[in-house]
Amino acid sequence: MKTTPPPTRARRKADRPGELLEAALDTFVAKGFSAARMEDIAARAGVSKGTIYLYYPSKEAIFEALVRRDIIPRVEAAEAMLAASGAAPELQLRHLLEFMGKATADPRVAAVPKLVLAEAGNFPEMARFYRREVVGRGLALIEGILRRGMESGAFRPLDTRATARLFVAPIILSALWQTSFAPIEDAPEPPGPMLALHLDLFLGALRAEGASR
Amino acid sequence: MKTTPPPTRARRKADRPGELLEAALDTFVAKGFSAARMEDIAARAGVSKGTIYLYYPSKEAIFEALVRRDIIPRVEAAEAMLAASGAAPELQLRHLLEFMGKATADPRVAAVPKLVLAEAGNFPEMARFYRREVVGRGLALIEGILRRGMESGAFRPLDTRATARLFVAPIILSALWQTSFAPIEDAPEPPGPMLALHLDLFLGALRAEGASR
Amino acid sequence: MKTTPPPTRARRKADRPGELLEAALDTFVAKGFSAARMEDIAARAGVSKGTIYLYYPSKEAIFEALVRRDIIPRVEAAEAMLAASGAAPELQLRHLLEFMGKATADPRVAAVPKLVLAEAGNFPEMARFYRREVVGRGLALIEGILRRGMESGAFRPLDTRATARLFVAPIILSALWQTSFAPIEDAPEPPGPMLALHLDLFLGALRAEGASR
Amino acid sequence: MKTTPPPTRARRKADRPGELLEAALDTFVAKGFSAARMEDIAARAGVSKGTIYLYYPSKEAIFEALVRRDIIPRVEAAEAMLAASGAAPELQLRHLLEFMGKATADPRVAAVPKLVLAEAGNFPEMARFYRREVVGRGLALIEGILRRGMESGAFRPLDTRATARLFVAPIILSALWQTSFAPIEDAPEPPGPMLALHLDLFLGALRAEGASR
DNA sequence: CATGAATGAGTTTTCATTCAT
DNA sequence: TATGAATGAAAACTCATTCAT
Repeated sequence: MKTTPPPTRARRKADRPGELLEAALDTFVAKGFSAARMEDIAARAGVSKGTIYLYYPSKEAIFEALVRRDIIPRVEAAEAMLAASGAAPELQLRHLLEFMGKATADPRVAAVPKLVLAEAGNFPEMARFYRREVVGRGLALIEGILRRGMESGAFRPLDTRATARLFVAPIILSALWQTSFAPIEDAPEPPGPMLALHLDLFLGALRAEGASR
Repeated sequence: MKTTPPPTRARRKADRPGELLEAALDTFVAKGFSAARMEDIAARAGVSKGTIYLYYPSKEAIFEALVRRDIIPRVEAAEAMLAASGAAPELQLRHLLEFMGKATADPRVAAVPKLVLAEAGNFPEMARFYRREVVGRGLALIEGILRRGMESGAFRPLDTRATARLFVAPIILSALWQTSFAPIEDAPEPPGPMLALHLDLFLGALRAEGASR
Repeated sequence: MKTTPPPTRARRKADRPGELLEAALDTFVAKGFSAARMEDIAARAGVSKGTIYLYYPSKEAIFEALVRRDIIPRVEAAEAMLAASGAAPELQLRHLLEFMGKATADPRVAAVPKLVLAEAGNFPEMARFYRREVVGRGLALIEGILRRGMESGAFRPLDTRATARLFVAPIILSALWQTSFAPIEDAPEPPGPMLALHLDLFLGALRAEGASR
Repeated sequence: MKTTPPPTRARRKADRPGELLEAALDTFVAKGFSAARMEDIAARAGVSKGTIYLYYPSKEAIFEALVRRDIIPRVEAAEAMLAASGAAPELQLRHLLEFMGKATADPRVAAVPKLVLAEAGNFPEMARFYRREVVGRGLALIEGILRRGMESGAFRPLDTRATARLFVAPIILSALWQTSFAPIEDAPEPPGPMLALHLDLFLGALRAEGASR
């Protein structure tokens, strides 16, 4: 049954960064960024405070590494998925929403935007990084789909920037809700139905008048 | 020109709580909740640190008082406005969005949801209070309009809870964006166009098939 | 008997900076600059750590204040003394050495150059400040006397810069010795005789050949 | 060109202690004792942190070994040089100053007194060791020369202890200056001219009245 | 009522030293 | 021998809160 090799020194070293990131994410989720103490993170990872600094030079660096490991690859996956797909724009939006919905269903992913929004004021560098690498690329992706849809006549001609933001709004809000209110809620609502409804209404509203379904 | 009476001691005293709230809000907007120092708030209010504690027992209490003074009355105003109005549900939604859009255009109002979000983990009591008194009542209001619209046949029959959330999502997101990303943005986008577009798309999607405008 | 008024709040506040400087100097003398903990200084002054920061923003600032309070006025006093004096250059050197000898007899003054020399590498700003405000002005003073003596024919013509440094070397060394070795010495030597001898030898060597005593 | 044999494991091993001392000295010169990190020393020596502890039990031990290797032999060399020399005392002082001047021209030697000074408070054992083995022996050497000169009638009869200290003062000061102020100086002054002048003035002052040059 | 000096717990970060490999 | 990952004791500095005046 014991499939994991004994944690030799070398093995642990290789795993440390990942373990620390896990611990940090859990701690950030539980307490928020500022309130998460390096000591908490260390304790959760089962190491001492000093050890963290062997791998990451600061708390902000941990957060950035977290975004790089957990969020950006998802953005890239979405980019790749859509680049490879010859699907119709409408279908692409469906896929994208499904993809984002699944991703944000993981509380550890959903927590990230909250952390950024909450701490943007205190850590502008962090905000800038996220704005550029995640928000920027995500919005560009959606605007691309919208533009193609409009050019092909499938979608009504609209302001792509505003429309792209409208597309993501419920997804983001659902993520924020999940990490902020759900924990204090008596009967937290699953985000699925809302997102499904969003897709229906949004696509319906987007479709060009004469276009067939 | 000088219409405000000279701030005599007596006058000032009467307004102290309000002045402190003003100062606190400005400070929270500028720095966020945790990073706002009591001394900053005191300085902005033109009093000493100790004075704050004569009126509010803690930083959290200030925040709660702020929500009570600045946000809840707006919710109540919206409730009253809609209760008194015999307008059609669609028009009511228009009014409501216009009302919320205007409110959140003020950075001092828009900052509040961000503050709640940011500190929900650290101050669950604060989050619970906001969830109940602002979010809960706000959503109830919208669900009421939706329900009436559906009952009258003006709107398609839909899950009112989910639909209400979809209605507010872009408004909330716009408020958060404004306080988190706009300050670091080169050319921050005004929220107006997005909200106008939202209304169009959303109402279009909501309208029952055969219903006339 | 009780001549000092009761230490009212106001009185203490006025005295705090000075008290802190006293405590800091004692601590620096005992442990050196880097090894002196803010907490040590606070404890010696009978206040808490935080209180120090109400008066000085950093450890370096304390040191600078110390130099400004205890050293620079002495430099200025020496400058004034010599500017006012119409004495012959030789006598002026005598006075100056006597003045510096007396000053460095106080271990709390003698400690300062040691602190600067010792920590110059770690705190270059501190070194620069001392170099400019104390060493620079001091050397300029001596060079001035030497120059006048040479111009009047009382002193042999020599490189004033080098000569000025030779004049201070034993004084400085005596100060350093006092704070570094004297504490570990069995029978520390008083600096007086060496300085007296220095004056004799130095002035003798300086005097122009034909000049009368 | 490559005259040093390739650093085979065996060869390197034999030299480890010496290599470590080199690295430590360079690091102490660059950063001072406290600020020198064991890791810096290790890196400069091309070994790992742990290795240092195989040869020296602590940072202080390294410093002591350094003094033993680099300073004490110089003291001994001076002792031997003068013991073997039948030169006149005046010439011996010339030789000694030249010797010390050359030694302290090397920043790696000049740094040592500063290090001792800086850390005398924190490491009294170190100070005691240096006081005894370097300062004590050095002063004894000079006093010996002076005594012989006075006995032979070449020098005026003076307090040998004080005179010996006066002899070294400019040399020590020049060493300290070099490591403390020269790095922050715009145009650092070379110590040569001052030391040459010192010799002239000092010997001139020392010479007995009637003694021929 | 108002002040603001004082407090001291709390947080990040550094680094000499240890020890399993 | 040699390594370098891990430790944990410091230490500077911050700030909500208290309380003597």
